[in-house]
Amino acid sequence: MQASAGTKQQILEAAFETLREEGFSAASSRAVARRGGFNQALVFYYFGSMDGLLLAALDWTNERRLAAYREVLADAPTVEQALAAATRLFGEDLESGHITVVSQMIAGSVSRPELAPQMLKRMEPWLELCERTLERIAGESPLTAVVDRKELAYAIVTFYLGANLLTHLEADRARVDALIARLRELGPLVGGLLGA
Amino acid sequence: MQASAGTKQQILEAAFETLREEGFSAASSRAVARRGGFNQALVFYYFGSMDGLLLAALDWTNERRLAAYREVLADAPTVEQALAAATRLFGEDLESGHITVVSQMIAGSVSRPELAPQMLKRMEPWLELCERTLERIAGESPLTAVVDRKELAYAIVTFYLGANLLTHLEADRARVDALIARLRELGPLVGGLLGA
Amino acid sequence: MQASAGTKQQILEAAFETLREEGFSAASSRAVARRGGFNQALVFYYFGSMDGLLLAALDWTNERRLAAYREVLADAPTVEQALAAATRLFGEDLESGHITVVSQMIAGSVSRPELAPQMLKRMEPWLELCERTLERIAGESPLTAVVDRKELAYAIVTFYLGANLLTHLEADRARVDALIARLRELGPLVGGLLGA
Amino acid sequence: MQASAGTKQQILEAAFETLREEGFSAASSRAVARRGGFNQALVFYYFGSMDGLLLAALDWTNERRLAAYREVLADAPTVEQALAAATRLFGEDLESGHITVVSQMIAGSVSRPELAPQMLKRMEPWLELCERTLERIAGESPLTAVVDRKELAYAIVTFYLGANLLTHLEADRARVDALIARLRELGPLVGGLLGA
DNA sequence: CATGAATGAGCATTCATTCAT
DNA sequence: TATGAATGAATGCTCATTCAT
Repeated sequence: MQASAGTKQQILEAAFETLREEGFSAASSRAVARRGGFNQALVFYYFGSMDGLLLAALDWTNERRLAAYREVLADAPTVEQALAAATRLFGEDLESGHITVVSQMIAGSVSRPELAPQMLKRMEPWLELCERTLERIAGESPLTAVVDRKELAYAIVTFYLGANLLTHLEADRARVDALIARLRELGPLVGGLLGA
Repeated sequence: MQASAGTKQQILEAAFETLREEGFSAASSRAVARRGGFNQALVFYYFGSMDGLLLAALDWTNERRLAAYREVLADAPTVEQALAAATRLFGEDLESGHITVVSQMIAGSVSRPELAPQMLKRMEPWLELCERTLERIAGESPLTAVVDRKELAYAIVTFYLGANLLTHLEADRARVDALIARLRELGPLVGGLLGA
Repeated sequence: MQASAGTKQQILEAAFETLREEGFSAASSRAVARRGGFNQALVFYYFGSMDGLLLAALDWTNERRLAAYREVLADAPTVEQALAAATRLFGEDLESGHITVVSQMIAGSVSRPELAPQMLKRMEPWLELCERTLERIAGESPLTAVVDRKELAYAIVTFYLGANLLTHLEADRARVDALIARLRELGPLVGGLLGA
Repeated sequence: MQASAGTKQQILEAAFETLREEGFSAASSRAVARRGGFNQALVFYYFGSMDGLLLAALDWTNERRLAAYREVLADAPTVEQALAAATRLFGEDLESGHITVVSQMIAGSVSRPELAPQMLKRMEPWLELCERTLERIAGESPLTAVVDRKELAYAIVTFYLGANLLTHLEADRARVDALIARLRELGPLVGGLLGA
């Protein structure tokens, strides 16, 4: 069981790296096995199918990141602090390739429609976290007065995914980084819109 | 000559539809030919390679949409009107599948890195249009006082792409549509931020 | 007719160059047309088939070279002089690619058996020239006393083809050139064997 | 393990036979698989590429023949005996198709230049064997007095390849066989040239 | 627990060739 | 005389997956 756990984990990480560096449509069982240095058939032994593996790899990174955001946002009492914390984590997501993997899976689920509901399911906790955080730190504010919190949460996630999609296009990440930096600087302004 | 134009156009449209409905990683020459009902070798006869075809299909939709946005935004004197026009066009983009094709190509360029610079090149006119429009209708405003217009343009395109990525995940488009509707309603607020 | 002759000749020469530089199995109608800068269908218009073109290209070079050897050997009264003249021409054949084309066609006729009798037919005049030259300059000699002149002619052509096959393997042609130089130096020895 | 060896060997032999009977430019993975009665994908499973397979097939026959020549020539004390042994083996090479395969690969390496250095590498042991044999049985002789042994070895291999190229052109092998027979008969004469 | 062998379908691309103009 | 359009079959190679061991 622990040997198995070791191999299984190794496959998971190889799949993550393959998705990040070669993208969904090149993430074949062979490509993953090559990267991880193991037998190609193990993918099917442990995960049943390529879809199974890719979803498991997504879950692996997704759960860890969700936990990180939850922890950090729980401790942020003001909008400014939440924004600072979130942009920091977002920088980590760009760095680690987490969001590349997420967006590759979302984009890939056009080609593999069975994946779409799975992806939707995995997006819900993020929306919920977003919403609860807004509720906590922006209970009554100019913006939430006119926009439903659910919608605002959805808009935030939307933006997050768009940024993700753009990053890998650019040789340097200057523009995306600048956008994040600006977002953090804008703390007071956003704070004004969202703050009590 | 007209036969050529006809067939070439037919291939282009079949490629567009394949990208929209089956996604980048299923947009094979065979899939396109099957959809368009023509001989698979014609893809290479007319476009040289699959990359060539997919980029040509993207150009086809991209140029038409860019022209539409340009025309409409040129006529919008105020932020509210520009926002109304843009959200209407955005709804069309969702409907027609234009943005699905765009985001599939962006996502796919992780797997085919040669595509990335091509995609970047095609994104530039959008950023420029965005920027020039901001300049015109929001020459001096609270928001452009603190945020560079280039950055703001980039943020808008970012949001656009994120929305794109999300739409196809959902069986109904309710949430995305709601987001667009809300954006339009928010005209006065955004107008306040951007208006002179 | 002269316009046709021009184009036809152009195709012939493009075929020759393609055979020489890309070899039999890459000498496709497309490759020839690309090299010559003309429409691919012209190959079939003028020569009916690829086999037809390749044989015509072979004939074009073969006839010119045969004429050159005939002229030179007719003037050589002694074995030494004939050998000197022949090795000079042989050097030209290596240089021009003539023998590459010949051997590519011979080798290729394993894959296309219809070509084999055609090649055989084109080899006969060479054997005959060889034989008649031997007859003239080595009417009575130690070697022709024990070896049939037909056989000797065949051996000479055999050697010629072997040399041909080897040349393109080597980055520099040093060894083959040395072999030819040596052959010329050996004039007196060969003269002793073949001379009256 | 034994299944693998079996299948791999079967593929090797099918490749050899395809090269011999259909030639380089018809030796496709499909042609080989058809001949051997196995799945075409196995070629790539076992040999990675067509080049890999063809070189492996060449090695398979080349090594066996080299061993045979080595053994026989080691036992031949005189030029006459060496010549007799070599012409016998050469007859076998013609019979088995070994030399057809060799010359098809050499000729084919014009179209696939990556093969050329590989072929050259495989030719070296033959030159070396030739040279060492000359050294042993013709240490001091009229011919080696005027011709370098390296060159003589090269000339012999050249002749061997030329003969190879010619054989398949002819429906019957009469002329080539006669040449070999004559060579054997010439033992005394050659012995005179090469003998101590 | 893990592997190597095997398969049939699919991939992008190129082939020789035909044909209407 | 020449061309561009078109085709069906073939090319080398990779795919996800199964299975016996």
